[in-house]
Amino acid sequence: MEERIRKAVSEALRGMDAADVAFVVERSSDPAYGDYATNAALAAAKPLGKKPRELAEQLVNELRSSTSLGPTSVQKIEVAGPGFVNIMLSREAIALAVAEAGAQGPVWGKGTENAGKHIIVEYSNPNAFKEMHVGHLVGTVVGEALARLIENAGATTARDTFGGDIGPNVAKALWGLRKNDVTDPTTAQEMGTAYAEGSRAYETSPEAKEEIDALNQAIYAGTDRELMELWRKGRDVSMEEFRRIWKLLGTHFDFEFFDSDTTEIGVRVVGDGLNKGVFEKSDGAIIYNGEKKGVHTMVFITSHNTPTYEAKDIGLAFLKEGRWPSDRSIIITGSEQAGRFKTVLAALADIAPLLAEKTVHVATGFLKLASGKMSSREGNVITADELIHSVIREASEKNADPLVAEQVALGAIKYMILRQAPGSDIVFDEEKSLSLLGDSGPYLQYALVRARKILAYASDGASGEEEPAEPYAIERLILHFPEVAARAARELAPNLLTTYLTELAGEWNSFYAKERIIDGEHEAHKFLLARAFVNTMTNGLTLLGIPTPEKM
RNA sequence: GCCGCUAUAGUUCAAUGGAUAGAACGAGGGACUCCUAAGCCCUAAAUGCAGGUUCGAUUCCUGCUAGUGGCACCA
Repeated sequence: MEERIRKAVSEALRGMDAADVAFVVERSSDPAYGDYATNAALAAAKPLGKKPRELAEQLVNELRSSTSLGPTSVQKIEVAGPGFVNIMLSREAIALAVAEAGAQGPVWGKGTENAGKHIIVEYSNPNAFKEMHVGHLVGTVVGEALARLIENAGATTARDTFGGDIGPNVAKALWGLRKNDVTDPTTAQEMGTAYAEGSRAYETSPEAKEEIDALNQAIYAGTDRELMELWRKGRDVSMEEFRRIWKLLGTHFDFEFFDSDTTEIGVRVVGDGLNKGVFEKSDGAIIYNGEKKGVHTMVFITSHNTPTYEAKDIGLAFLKEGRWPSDRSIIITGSEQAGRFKTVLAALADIAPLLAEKTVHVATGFLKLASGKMSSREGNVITADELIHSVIREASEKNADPLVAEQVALGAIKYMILRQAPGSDIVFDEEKSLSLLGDSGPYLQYALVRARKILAYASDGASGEEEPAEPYAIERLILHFPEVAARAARELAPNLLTTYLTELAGEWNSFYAKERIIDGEHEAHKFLLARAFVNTMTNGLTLLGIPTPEKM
């Protein structure tokens, strides 16, 4: 519908000599203003040198006779305010959209904007030999939602994650394992402890620092068989743990890339770049001088001849393209890496412009504790697993069924993350814990559960009266779902969908409280409406990766 | 010091340059003999400061203030 209106407005503008004007068609901010509004007349007033309201009147006349709009879909078109054109859909058009929502099931809301596109999404990126902390949790939840939104818009997607399995942090963990005579690590915790010990020793003991640096070199060299055996075992244990958490979160990856996969190609590409003058030597290291492009200068290959994360990122870009050629590559990381990615992408643009051009970096915010920042030194770091289980425990108080408790807890956590615009920090108050009411995941889940219960009664023939002449408010909301999902995908902003679903749940709850559905007036129509709501909410939550419980 | 991000109600968050800035929690009040009260209805409450661009600025630009992240051999 939105598209048809856009087309009609566009045609009308062409007839008014204003074909180039940029305008928007959007959901009206207030139902009193109709279903859709456009600022086209306001936007065209300036270049045409006419008064906005006069233009708006003219536009309204054009639209009234527009064939693109169709004669039966619009009830009212009028000028309002400074020159907005408000469009109110007809009862039939609204009923049609609701009927579609009810009939289409899982397909309701699917788009075609990304049809034929191959898009690879990288996220989560936990490092082996360390535990997955809440920062990775944010990235994982946002990444999964974005991947689903992009798919919903018609793209073929691949998911990949890129984890550190080599470098100084790994050397620290291996040093700690060796010191404790662990040759066969079996738990992630064991590794976390070893890493913490190694880290501490690195800071406090010069001999340990020397040993760890030597270990780091030895891992890159890869010739010490015993060491490499321990390294491989440790990495496997970490990955097993990560896969368990990903599964819990409803994520899986088509590709799991490691630092160690990217070093060779990264070193080679940076070496080529050095010959071409993209990189330069400085104090024995190979650097990219970013100042000319207004980004930070960074080291890509250290003077010890080991690649830094930056060189590995370059290598990864080539590796990904080789494995799964894409039209677009999206990388999701914490916002602290934003500056680093600017340098990496600037360098990549000099080496492989097309590759750089299609790569987008999305920054997610930090999950901060209300009591203060998390730091490993303060000992108040929360792992992803701890957070999830503490919320599950809380949800269990109200839900005897462990499956439901888990679904509610995950819904609450994911909602907390996805309600905000990506990039802004998320404050988690561990005192108040997670809200399970109001503006929360369970609020949406609860609305869905109650509506489903209604449908369970709806099976046998409802009394068949006519639909009411005036549509219920929720009908006008349901019809916008496909547009909202499309926009969330386009703007890589899951929060747009989250906000919409919250409004939708609120509208359903009002409807539910006010209207008698079973054995009420217009029963058949209300059942249809309930089905349309259930489909919209189910599909919407699924796009966000939020579980849809059967009962609560 | 340089570069980036942020500043909206008591609190946590929304709002492609548009109409009366929208929710939730908290506060105060209310309804309910009926489909799940994790719910519904009502009230009070906000754009950091100073300029600029614009018919119109929470949104764009400049300065200030306050936070926060990054800044070459860590990831």
